Amino acid sequence: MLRHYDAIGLLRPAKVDPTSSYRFYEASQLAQLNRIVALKDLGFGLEQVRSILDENVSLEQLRGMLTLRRAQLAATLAEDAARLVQVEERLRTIESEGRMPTDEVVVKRLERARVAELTDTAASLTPEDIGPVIEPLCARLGQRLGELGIEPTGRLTAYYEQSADDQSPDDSDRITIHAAVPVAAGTQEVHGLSIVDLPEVERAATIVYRGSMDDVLPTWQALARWIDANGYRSAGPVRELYVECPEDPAQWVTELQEPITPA
Amino acid sequence: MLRHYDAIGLLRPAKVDPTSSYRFYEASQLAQLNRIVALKDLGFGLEQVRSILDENVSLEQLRGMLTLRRAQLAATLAEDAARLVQVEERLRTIESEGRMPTDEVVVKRLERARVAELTDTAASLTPEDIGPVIEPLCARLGQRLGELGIEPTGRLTAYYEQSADDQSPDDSDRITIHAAVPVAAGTQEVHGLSIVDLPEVERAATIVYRGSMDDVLPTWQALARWIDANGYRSAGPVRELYVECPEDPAQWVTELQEPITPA
DNA sequence: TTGCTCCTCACGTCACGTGAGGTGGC
DNA sequence: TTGCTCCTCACGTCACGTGAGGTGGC
Repeated sequence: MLRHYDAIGLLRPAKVDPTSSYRFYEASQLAQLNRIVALKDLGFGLEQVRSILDENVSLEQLRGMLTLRRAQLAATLAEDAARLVQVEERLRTIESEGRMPTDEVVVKRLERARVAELTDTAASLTPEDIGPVIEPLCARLGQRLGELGIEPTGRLTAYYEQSADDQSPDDSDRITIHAAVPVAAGTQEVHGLSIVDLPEVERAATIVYRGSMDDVLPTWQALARWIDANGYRSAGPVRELYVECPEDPAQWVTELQEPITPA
Repeated sequence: MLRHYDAIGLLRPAKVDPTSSYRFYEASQLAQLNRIVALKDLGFGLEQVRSILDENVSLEQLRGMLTLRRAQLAATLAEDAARLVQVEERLRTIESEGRMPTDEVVVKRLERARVAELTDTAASLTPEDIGPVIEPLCARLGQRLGELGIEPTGRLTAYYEQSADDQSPDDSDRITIHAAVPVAAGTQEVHGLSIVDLPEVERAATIVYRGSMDDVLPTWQALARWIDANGYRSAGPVRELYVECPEDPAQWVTELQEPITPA
């Protein structure tokens, strides 16, 4: 460590023997070393430590650095706490099931995206109710895009909202189904297609599902259990990203996405 | 990231175009990528991820890895929490005093050390009571070591214990002063000198003091305030390590050491 | 004379990120 | 023809740790 600080000029020995190149330090340098170590222990890098020691930073800048560090530490702390919960959950799974899950849930950020979409409603979130509605919806969406000459920039996404519309009491517990396809950011409203922005989602629990959408429900339920077991809760409408949709429905690859927030 | 995983053979593209070298992945590889990301997010390194994916680790080993990871995360969390408290304390100091302290307190581990020592008692921990006792004590210790031909392996350390000895009620609130000098680990008991092991101290708050021991009290008090303000409490007898003791007492350099534990 | 401690390079760590310079398909 | 995206090296990151090979003072 002292060799390194000598090499980068952070703490030079008080004396270096010319023939043996031995480094000699004075007791007074111990205080200086302590300042370095104390600042380093706060999590500052050596270059930052150097600026602070050389008094190249004003009190205001110093306060800024400390405030930033505080925010970084708070973020790291939250991440590590979440990691710890996940590790513990895996240990529990090993104890109870004798194996580790291979259907991996990944927490990720979802980018904001401008989409062209069509909507319809269904009675519930079960595949029996969704399927007959979403299939023609997607077909119509694809046709409209073709007619209007709009080029999709990504994969089809479906998302589902609980209608909170009191104007039509009969429909108040129906689900609104959105079939959405990402388009170029500059795309403007056009006749017969809604252009909306899917909001950015800070954290979403995601899982890849492979198979027919008729049998997706257990995977959605597994995702819900994961969210609960790992200290999160649902936070917003769920999405299905159709990654690959070949002829054979059993070969479909879908990413299920559920926005979450720490419970 | 995908280029990196390809380079290290963790996740190879399903197909590579022979002429353009473009990498092509299949949707089914998304599940594999998710497994990698999920394990990586737990804090495992890529080599560990590879072993787990290749099923080169038994369930028992896997449990061991997770248990270790849990311990590491718990340790990291505790360290970062302590760091955060220290950053916040510094921000408070800047607000109230308009500057950052330059007498830096460093938390460090103290190694176990075999020492040769002599003891005496004093009425209190004030320099007026300690000084007249410790000075002759150190002189006698030096003389004994010389007579016995024992070579010190480090610097003189003093440490102080509140006597909890009920056998001599009059002395029960007197301080026991130890003057100790480190010696080779194999040194055995000799006549007229106690050979004892100073215990290892997991965490001690330390500060370097420069000046006569007559004026050390404010620095001890500053250390005590630091300990309190940074979420620790005292945990064991304090020590003074005499780093440099030239003729002029004002030039002495001493490291004050106080064992601590999270409050 | 033999350990012992110190020295100087030089390279490794870890998971990518970042240019520089180049190229195939629309 | 012009962007655009992808490609391949090669080097940087950060604070040291770790040998390899060598040397001065007891």
